[in-house]
Amino acid sequence: MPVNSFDNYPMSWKPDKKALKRPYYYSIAELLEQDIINGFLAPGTKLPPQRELADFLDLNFTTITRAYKLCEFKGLIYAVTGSGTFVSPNAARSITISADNTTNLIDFGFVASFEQTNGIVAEVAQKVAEKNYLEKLLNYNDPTGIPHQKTAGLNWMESFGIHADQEHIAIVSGAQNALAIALISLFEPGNRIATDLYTFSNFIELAKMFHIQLVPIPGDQFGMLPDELEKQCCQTKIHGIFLIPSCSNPTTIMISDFRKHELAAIIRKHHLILIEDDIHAFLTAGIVSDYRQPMFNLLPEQSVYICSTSKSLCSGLRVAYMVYGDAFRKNMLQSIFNVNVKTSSLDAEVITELILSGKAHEIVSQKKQLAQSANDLYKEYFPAGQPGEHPLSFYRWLSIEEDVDSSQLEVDLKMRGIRVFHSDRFLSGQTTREKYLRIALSSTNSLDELKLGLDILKQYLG
Amino acid sequence: MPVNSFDNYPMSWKPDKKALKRPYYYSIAELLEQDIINGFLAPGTKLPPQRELADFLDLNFTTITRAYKLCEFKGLIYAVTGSGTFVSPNAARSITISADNTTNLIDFGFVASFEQTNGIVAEVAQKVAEKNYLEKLLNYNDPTGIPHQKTAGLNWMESFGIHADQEHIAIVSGAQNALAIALISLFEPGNRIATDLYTFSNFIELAKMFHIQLVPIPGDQFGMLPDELEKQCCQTKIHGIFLIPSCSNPTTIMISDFRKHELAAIIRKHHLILIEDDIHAFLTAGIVSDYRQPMFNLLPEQSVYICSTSKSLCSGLRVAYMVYGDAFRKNMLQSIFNVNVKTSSLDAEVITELILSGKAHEIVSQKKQLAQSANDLYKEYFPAGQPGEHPLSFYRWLSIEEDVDSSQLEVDLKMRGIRVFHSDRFLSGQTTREKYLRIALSSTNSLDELKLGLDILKQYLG
DNA sequence: AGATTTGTGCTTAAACATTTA
DNA sequence: CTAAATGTTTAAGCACAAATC
Repeated sequence: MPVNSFDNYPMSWKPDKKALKRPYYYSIAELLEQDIINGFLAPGTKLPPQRELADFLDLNFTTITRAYKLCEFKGLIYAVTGSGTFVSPNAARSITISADNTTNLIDFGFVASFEQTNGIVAEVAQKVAEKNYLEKLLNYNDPTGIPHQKTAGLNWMESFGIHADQEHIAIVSGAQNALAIALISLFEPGNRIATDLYTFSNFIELAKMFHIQLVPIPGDQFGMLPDELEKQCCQTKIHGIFLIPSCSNPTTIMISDFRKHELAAIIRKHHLILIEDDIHAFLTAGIVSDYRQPMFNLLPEQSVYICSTSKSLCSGLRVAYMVYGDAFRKNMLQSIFNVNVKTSSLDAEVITELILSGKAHEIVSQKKQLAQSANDLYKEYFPAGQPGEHPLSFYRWLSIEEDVDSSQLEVDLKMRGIRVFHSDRFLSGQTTREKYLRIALSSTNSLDELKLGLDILKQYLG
Repeated sequence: MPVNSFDNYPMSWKPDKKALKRPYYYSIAELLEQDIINGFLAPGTKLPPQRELADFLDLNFTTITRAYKLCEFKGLIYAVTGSGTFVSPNAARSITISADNTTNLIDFGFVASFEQTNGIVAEVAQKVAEKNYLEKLLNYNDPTGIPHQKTAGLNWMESFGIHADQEHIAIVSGAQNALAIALISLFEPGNRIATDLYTFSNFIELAKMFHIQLVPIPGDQFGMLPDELEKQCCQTKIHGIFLIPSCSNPTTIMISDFRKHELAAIIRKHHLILIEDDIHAFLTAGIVSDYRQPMFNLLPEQSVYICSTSKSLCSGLRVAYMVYGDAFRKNMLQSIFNVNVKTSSLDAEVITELILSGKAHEIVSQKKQLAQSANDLYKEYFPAGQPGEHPLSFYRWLSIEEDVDSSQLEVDLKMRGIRVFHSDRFLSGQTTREKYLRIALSSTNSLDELKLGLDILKQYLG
C-alpha cells in the first residue's frame, strides 16, 4: 500500500492528487461533487480553506476558488468570508415536496388543502360547461386571462387589500408556476434573494434550478429582522426578497403590520424586488386582528404579488393571480408567454364562476372550519405553541430534540406509517441548532386519520 | 468641440475611453449594450477584434474577452473564432410571437390552429363535466397525469410511431411549457444546443431566457445537414439538439427518413440530448409517404419527445405529452413539479375524452381540410414552391427580395392591415442572404379573410 | 500550404473585503 | 482594536484552436 504522507494532515477533504487531470479546477470540482453525493462529506462539513488546499495540490489558490465556485453554483456547498466553505445542508438530495399517493402512508408531509370541498367546485364546473360561451374559452386568445376573469380575480383580492387594474394582473397556473415565472423574468443566474432562514422548500429548489442564490435572514416572532436584512444588503449585492407574510411556510409566523413597514423601508432603500407569496391571505385577512394589508401596497412599483387559489379554493385547477408594478409588466408578459403561452381559460372560468357565484366564500368557510378542527386536535397532542404562530395554519411547526439525524427520523416515521418533513429541508442556508418538524394537517382524508397519525407521532417523539 | 484623434481610425465601435470606470470589463460591456440597444450598432455589425480594442483602451485583450462574453451571455452579440465578433440579428428586440387580438389586423403572424373546430371540443367538455368522477379531477393527485389519461395519450401517439409506458410519459401544459421544462431540466446556463439555421422563434427566446446558446446548422430540402452538425460537434462542446422533424417551423421542411438516420448517428456519437418537437405529427404521419417514425425511436435513451395537442385538437386547453428515456425521468419529474406542480386534470380529461370518443379524429380531419383549402388558396397567389416543403402546413415560407429592411417591411404591411413576420425573427445565429416571410394560414376567421390578406400581400410584394 | 487573424480556455497574480479571535 | 484567517474580485499571461488569406 502506498504511504501517504498527508494522511495525518488535519484537512477535512484531501482529493487524490493523482486523480487530478487538466483542467484542474474542473477536475477538483468533480471529485468534490462525487464525494459529497456519495456521502463521504456530510452536510455542514467545513472544507479546507482555498489557500490550504492550493498548497496541498501545488496550485494557485484562485484555481481552488474556481473549483469551489462551480460546486457552489450547483448548490453543493456555500462559502462564508472569514469562516470558510461548507457542505450545504441539502447538498445531496432534492428537497422538493410533492403529493405522493402511491403509498398508503398518512401524509403529514405534503400540504394539501382539505380536498373535501371539491364537490362544490365540481358543481360549479358543470355550470360552466353549460355556458353558451364555452367554445370561446378554448382558443389562444387573452393569454393573461379574459377581462371578466381578471376582474373577478381583482374582486377576490380586494378583501386582502389589493387594488390593481387589468393591465397589472395576469392569470397563471398556480403559485409554483407564478414563482417560476417571477424568478425567470426578474432575476439572472447568480443573483441573490433574501429569504427567511427557514423557507418554502419548493422555492429553495426553484432557486437552485435557476441558479439564484438565497441569502438567509434571521427572524423573530414578528417576521424577518429588518436590521439583519439591512446588514446583508450592505454587505453584498442582493437583488430580491421572498416573503410569505400571511403565514410563513414552514414556520407559520405572520409578519406583523409594524414589521411590514420596517421591512418595506429597507427593501425600498436597497431597491430589492419583492416577491410576495400571499397564498394564505384568505386565512389571515379579516381573521387575524393585526392584519392591515399586503406588503405589495407599501412597494407597488417593486413588487410581484402572488395569490394562488390552490389552497383557498381548488388545488387541481392550477389558477393563481399575479399582480405587478408597471416596471415589470413587459418582462412578465414575455415570461408568462415563454413558459405557459397561457393558462387554460376553462380552468380560470371555473374559478371565476366560484368567485362570482359566492360559492368561493362557502368553500373558504368550510376550509377554515376543517382547519380549526384539525388544529384543535393537534393542540390536544402538542399544546406548546410559539409566539407569532398562525392559529389556523394548514400545517404546524413542531419543535423537536436537537440531536436527531434528520434523514433517519423521516425514515423511522415512514416505517411507522407517517410521512413528515424535518426542518433541514426548509433551510435556505446554514444549519441551525434548533430542529423542527413540519406537520401538514390538511392532507388526511378525515379527522380520524389525522388522529391516528398524531398518535403515532406523539408516541415516537416520546 | 473636442478633437478626437481616433475619429478616422477604422474601428466599427470606439467606446469613450473617459467613460470607462473600474471594473473595466463591466464598464465596457455596459457601454456596448447601450450602443446596441440604442441602435448605434446595427445587427450584423462586426465589432473590433479583442486585441485591437484592447490596444485602443490600453488593456490586456482577455479583459475585452470578458466584456464581450458578458454581452454574448445576454444574447446581444456572437463570436466566431477566426472571423470576429458580431452584433446578433435580434439583439435589440424580443422576437416572441404571441396571439394579439387587440388590433383588427389580418393575422398572418401568429400561427393559430383553425379554431373553427372548437365547437366539438365544447361538446366533449360538457360530457366530461357530467362524469361522476369529476370531483376526482380537482385535487393534487397524479402530477404527471392520471393513468387512464396517459394511456389515452400513448394511444394517440401510437399512430405516430411512439411506444412507451406510464413511467416515461408526462402530461404538461402545452408544447411551449414542455420546451421550457426540457430546457431547464436537462441543460445548464452556457450550454449549447444545435438548431436549424431558421428555427421556432419562441424556442430562440426560451433559450435566451435560460442563457442557453444556439448553434445554427445549415440544412437542405431533407432537413439539417449531418456533416455540418458533425463539424460543429467536433469544434465545440454541444450538449443538445432541437428538431421539428414533421414540419419545421418556420421553413415547413420535413426531415426525410434517411436523413433522420444520418442525424441520429451523429447525435448518438456525440451524446447530444435530442429535443424533438413533434407538434405536426398529425399532419405528417400517414399522410406524407416518406414518414416512417419519429427520431425518438432511433434514440430513445437520449431524447425528449414532445407532442402537443394545441395545434391538432385544441389550442386553449394547453395539453402536451412528453415522452422521455429513463435517464431523464427523475430530472423531468422534478422540473415538471417545480414549474407546474401539475397540469389541470380537468383539461387533460377533456383531451382524453376527445381521443377515447373518436372525436379527436373528426377534429383532425376537419383541420386537415381547412389546411388544404387554405393552402390551395395560397398557391393561387404564390404558386412557386420549394423542394421538401410540407404540403399541408398551417403556415408557408415565402421567399422575398433580399434587400428589404425587415422591420420596415413588417411595419409597412401592418399599415396595410396584415401582420406577418420576417425571416430575421427566426434566425438562430448569423444573418443570411436569402429573405423570407412566414405566412400563417390558420389564424384568419374565414377563407374570405385569408383571401383579403393575400390580396394585400401580393399587391405589396408586387 | 503556411502565416496571420481572431476567439477560447485555463492558470496565475495581486489588491480587496469580511469575519473571527 | 488589531492581526490573522478566509473568501472575492479583477486583471493579466499564456498556450491553443479555428478560420481566413
